[in-house]
Amino acid sequence: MSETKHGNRTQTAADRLRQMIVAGDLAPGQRISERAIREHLEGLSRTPLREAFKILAGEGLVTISPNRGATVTALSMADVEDTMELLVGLEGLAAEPACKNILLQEIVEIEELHQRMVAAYRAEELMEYFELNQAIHQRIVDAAGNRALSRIYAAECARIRRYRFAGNRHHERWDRAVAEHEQILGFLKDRNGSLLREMLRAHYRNGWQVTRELIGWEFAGTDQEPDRK
Amino acid sequence: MSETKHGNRTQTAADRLRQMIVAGDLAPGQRISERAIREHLEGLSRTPLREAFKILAGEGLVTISPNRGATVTALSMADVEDTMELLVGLEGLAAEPACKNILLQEIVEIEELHQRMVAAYRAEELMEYFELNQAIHQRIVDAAGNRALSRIYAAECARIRRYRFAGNRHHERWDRAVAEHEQILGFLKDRNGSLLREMLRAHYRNGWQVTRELIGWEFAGTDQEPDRK
DNA sequence: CAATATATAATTGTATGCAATCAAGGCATC
DNA sequence: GATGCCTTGATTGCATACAATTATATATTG
Repeated sequence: MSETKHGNRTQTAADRLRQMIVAGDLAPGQRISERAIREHLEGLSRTPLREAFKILAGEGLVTISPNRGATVTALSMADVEDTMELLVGLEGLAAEPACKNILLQEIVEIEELHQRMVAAYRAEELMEYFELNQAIHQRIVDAAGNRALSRIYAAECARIRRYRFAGNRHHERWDRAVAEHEQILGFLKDRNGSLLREMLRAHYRNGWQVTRELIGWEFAGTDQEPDRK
Repeated sequence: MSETKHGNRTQTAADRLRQMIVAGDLAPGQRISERAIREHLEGLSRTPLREAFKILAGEGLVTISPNRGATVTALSMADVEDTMELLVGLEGLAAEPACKNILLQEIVEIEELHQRMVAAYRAEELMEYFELNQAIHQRIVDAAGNRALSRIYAAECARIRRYRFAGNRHHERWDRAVAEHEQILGFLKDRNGSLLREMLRAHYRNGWQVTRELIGWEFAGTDQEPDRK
């Protein structure tokens, strides 16, 4: 079975690289030489790889400097904060239309995600918890039924994912977050848009405050000095 | 003087293509074969052109179908409406921080843009008017001081630019729009965030309502049938 | 004549070679 | 010994050749 089909090497490369960056396998600021990556993603030639770089650059995940190649985009604390503020705002925009438009079926699905998230919380499965948490928020935004909004929200989440995740290692916040999620679901079911918006706002701010302190000192080394060999 | 310097053919191609698409030289849904473009942008080889496609695809300006090449992204009426709604929301998010953070210098600059816009309005210089109008809104958003917000706002504006422009040909809206802009500037100077937000909201909705009707029938042909040869 | 199958042309996806640029180290000079 | 220049190696940008896929036109058959 020759895996050598025509038509998706670029996309595959982009997907794998995105995964690596978003999951944090590649450090921010780190240089990604075509050579190094091709050793990991064997059998890949330069052209699709370079096209993949361009795709990821468009998503803000890598930064390309002319004649100097690609690096994993390193965000400053200010960049991350700006983006968090934007995400809060986007969820706020989604709240009322989501309450108006959401189907019972969708609420059930979100509750299911929530149950799985609680299970992951009990099992202390960090990654799973984080993923489901994000998925729930995305689903709420999606429920607003605005494709442009959903797209932007997803893209911006991906961009700062690793920074938020870095602050997720401490459990103390989790139980409160779970409680907040339950309130959020409650308002969604009651279709109370304005309260949902306020709750999402508070939820985000609470979470980010914890995260910010945890990652604060991490920035000292990673960000100011873009990269070192 | 050989123009054959190394390091920016891809970017140049992307810029020129973007210009063409945003300005409306290429119709939505139209196929962009590598061949055809290379005839216009002479001396360009396939590699940088294809990389430019990927960049523009990331910006949502072109759509790439595997093994079938690139087309100018054709948005449905629903897509444009979603995006307009998002833009309203983003301006709303910007309003209060903008009032808080804007410098007098920046207000002066925006007023200058406004004066130039009024002049273009009087001279009935369609394009100039439209450009300045957009620039003013961008500057207000920028004044909020959130880079992520500014970036998204600019990108989404570009994505639907040609659709909004299509409805800009009728003058009857212009005088009202100018008046609204003056109110907007007033609230900005007064640093009245909530009124600014409401005004921006109303301004957008008024403008879009006119535009929507004007472009309504244009969609019948362009959109439902993506392209035909 | 319609419909399908097949061959052929056109177009896109990928690999690779060459040119230009950048980075590092050695050498000469002060 | 330090500093600046030049050479050399590595890396990126671009052009082009080749492979795979899709579209088109023709022929064949019912």
